[in-house]
Amino acid sequence: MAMPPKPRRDDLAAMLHPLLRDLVAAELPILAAHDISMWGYVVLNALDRSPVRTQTALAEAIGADKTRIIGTLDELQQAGYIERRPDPDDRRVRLLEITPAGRAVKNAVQSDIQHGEERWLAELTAEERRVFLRVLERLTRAETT
Amino acid sequence: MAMPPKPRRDDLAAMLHPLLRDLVAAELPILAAHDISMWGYVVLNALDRSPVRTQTALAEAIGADKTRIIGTLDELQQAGYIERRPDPDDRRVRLLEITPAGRAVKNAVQSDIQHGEERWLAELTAEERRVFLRVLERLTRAETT
DNA sequence: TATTGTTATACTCTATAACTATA
DNA sequence: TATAGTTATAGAGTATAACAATA
Repeated sequence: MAMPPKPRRDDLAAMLHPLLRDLVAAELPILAAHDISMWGYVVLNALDRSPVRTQTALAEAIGADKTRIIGTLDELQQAGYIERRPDPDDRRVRLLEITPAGRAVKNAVQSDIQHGEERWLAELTAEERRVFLRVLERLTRAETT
Repeated sequence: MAMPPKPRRDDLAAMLHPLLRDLVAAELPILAAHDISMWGYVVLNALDRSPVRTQTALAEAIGADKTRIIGTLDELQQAGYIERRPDPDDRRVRLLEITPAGRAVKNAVQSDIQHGEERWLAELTAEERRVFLRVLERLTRAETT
């Protein structure tokens, strides 16, 4: 007897790609309203977790090239959102730290973004939401491994 | 009395971005082994769901520019993975359809990719896995809305 | 005149390589 | 000589605009 075709699911990347694209599209106007770039936001997030001793280390932490974040760091510094001072012990390196103003703007942007993301999360039950976010945090942290 | 700092979670995009980057990095060698491009794989996935009447419609369905997929369609057609023939009723449009060979290669690639993604999914409990995949499918489908 | 598919051009983003200043 | 940061150059990817064929 003929078997029904087995239900194939899409792979993770195939599902995540369009989802992320829409999430990012929703972020852009929010970032623009706060006058901050996507990379700027990523950097503030990284520095909010912990200060970092070199720009190269920061670039690696966020999966970017060291040459790619220089412009971003210039902007953030000029806006007063980060501190960037030469290490007295090795004047080649720049110690990077988020400022209170930087943390404030980062939190404001984050709140707005998360508010917008309710559009997606609202479709989930309380349990789905809980599991989904927990899994996502776990999988994202596993990256660094 | 001092309140403990409220635990802020990252926004969805901030979590999904590095995750997707690693998933895509894991896909690339698999796609290369099957001699197919990322966009080619995306197109085969879309055409496997249902044939499409115009290239513009296909481009929109996968969130790409209509000019961007032409080279991809050329390659897929030459490889015998899709059919692309003028509509007799309107000879401006090209009817697009996946071939058995195209479906075969798409399924082979998909199997390999999903096998590789077990590296991530294996960290989840059976229930987490079930909920996570279900939610993902739901959120991804909601895109088109 | 409007639309489908195509080609050509310009622009953005990213990576590679060269440079400086410290060590 | 090796490394951190920077700047300059080149390449890939993408979008915009112009074009040919058909309606």
